[in-house]
Amino acid sequence: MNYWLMKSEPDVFGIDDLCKAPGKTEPWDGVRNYQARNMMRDDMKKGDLVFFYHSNCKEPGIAGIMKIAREGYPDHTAFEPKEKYFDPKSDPGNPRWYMVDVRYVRKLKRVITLSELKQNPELSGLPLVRRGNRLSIMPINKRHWDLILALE
DNA sequence: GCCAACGTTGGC
DNA sequence: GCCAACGTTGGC
Repeated sequence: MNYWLMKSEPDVFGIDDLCKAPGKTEPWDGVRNYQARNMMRDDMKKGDLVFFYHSNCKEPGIAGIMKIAREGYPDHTAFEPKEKYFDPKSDPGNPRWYMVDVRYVRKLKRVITLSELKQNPELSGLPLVRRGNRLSIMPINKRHWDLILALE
């Protein structure tokens, strides 16, 4: 079992949107970064738990928990010229981009804010709080996962 | 809205 | 392969 964190802008797609989705499950599409792609394609396993992080909003932080419902498969939105994340260089015969399906587990009782996470010295190794980090998907080790949940 | 950090692109 | 220009991310 692995643990992860995935970022999304709540104005675009937040934890409440996932909860309202049919089957409370949605494809995590539109990721166009190779490191993040590799994790979705190769490393995420069905049942892995994921923090849902709200970014680029008034109060950035961890808002809920979801789990991997389907392992990596080609992100077909890359093939559709009308799609926002269309990539003409992704060939259906050899897809460049991958996505996973995520399923809602629960909201946290409150949002655990980025500033809280930054203030906690035990979390200083967390990629999320490191300066200049821009990865939208990152692994979380079990120790950090438990520490963060204990803040709830 | 600003800007630092970082990834990507493309000329050479 | 180098590197400047440009685009994006995302906190503040």
